[in-house]
Amino acid sequence: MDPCTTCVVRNRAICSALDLNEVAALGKMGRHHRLVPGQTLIWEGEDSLLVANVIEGVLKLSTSLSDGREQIVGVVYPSDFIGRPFGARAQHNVTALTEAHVCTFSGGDFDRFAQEHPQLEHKLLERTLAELDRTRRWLLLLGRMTASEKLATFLLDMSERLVRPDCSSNGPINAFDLPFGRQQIADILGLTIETVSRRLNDFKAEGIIGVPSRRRIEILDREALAGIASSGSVR
Amino acid sequence: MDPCTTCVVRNRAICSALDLNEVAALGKMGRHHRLVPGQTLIWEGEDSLLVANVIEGVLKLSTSLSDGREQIVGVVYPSDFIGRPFGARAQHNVTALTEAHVCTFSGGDFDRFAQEHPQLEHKLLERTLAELDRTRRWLLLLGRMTASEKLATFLLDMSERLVRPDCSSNGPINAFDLPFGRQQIADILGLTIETVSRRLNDFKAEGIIGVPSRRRIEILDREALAGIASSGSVR
DNA sequence: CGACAGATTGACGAAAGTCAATTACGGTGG
DNA sequence: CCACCGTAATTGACTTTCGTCAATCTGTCG
Repeated sequence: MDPCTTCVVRNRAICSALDLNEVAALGKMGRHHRLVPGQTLIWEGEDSLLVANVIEGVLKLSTSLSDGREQIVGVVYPSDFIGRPFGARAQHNVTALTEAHVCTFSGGDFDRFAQEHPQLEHKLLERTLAELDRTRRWLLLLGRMTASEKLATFLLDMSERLVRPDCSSNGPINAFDLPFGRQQIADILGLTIETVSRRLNDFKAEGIIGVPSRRRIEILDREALAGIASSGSVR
Repeated sequence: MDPCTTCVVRNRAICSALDLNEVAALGKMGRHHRLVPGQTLIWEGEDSLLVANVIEGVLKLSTSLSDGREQIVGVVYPSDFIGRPFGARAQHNVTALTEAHVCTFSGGDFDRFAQEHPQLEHKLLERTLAELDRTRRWLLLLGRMTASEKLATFLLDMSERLVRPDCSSNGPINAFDLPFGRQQIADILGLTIETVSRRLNDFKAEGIIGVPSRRRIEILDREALAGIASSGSVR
């Protein structure tokens, strides 16, 4: 039976551009994979290869310098698309941060299918444009913000993006578990683990956030956090 | 007469996806504009509005924090596409750095036309994917490189991108004029003008580059520059 | 020949990085 | 349920890089 009909991200992933027959055809080319935390799906520099939809879990996109310094260049959630269609080589690693399910396609298969289905390409274009906007905003964070500003912006961003699993409420939430450890937060923000730790504790000391366990964050004073986040990105 | 037939970027811009009739139809919706250096075509936050092809000149995409800190998030050259189709609001300013010619379309007109011409959307998708890759590599630069590494990477990048005007040679070139002043270099690299100046002079002192005039750069030792760019041992 | 913006240089300070302990959490097994 | 272990996180002391502020220089252009 066609697994796509019961796919939890069917209506949110790019597949939502397709009708039942089309999605079945695409589904026939796809393979379902489970990833364990830390498992890498795509390696930087590898000839591309593989694209996928994220069904469940959180994955990071990262690049590094030869001496090991690493920068996380993207984080993807369920319904997001990963990989580089149309034959360029992969520019970054894709690694699972949590247990993850993905639906993979060979690059060539997907490219061909996409060219024949403009609605699919359109969805992919909209997604890519949105991701480009998001990435460019991150340039401002990395290039021009202080450590405290970075962290505040990051926490607010997380409080808005992590809502997805339970679609019950649709505003930002004030308590959540990060899918990242301290080192990964550092790799997202272009900081060291020590600086992340120190600034986080400053926020805690000021009563702006609570950190009841390693990965849990409670936003106690959203106003204050927004104030720090920006000496304000103009929006 | 249809101006597109004589357009210098006709074969490189996204228009190259269209046949003669189609390009004429698109051309009818477009308006030609001249920009003077410093002139802003699109403002951050403005409801989108306007998209365009760059015909001549260099433009920057930038965002800033409320206190004036600025980050350049992209630089566009002739044949590049600017603006945000499909109804999101503009996320950054678009400002001419040199005299520039652009061919603008109202967002709505362009969106409608694009939806009816999948080949055009495909070209745009390929461009957007490439730009996303490029932007993500810049995250690594901003988040993890030292000032010297940033500058070396920047100079090498420029030596490869600035070839466009004269298509005579098609490798990197070793002498070129930057379309940027020091402040703009700083805004691209997430540094201050003073740091840019100092590190540039270090390179000069070491005989790696020559700086015969304000905006001119001569790469005298590409090896050394590449060494610094990738995990620089020097300094 | 100035005048002015842009660039350089210098002295200093502060933010973040580095290195090295130390502590706390969370999972495991008794 | 509790003790133990290993990893992750925190904390502290110190260093380095880069930013800040201010003065000076330089080239471009009227």
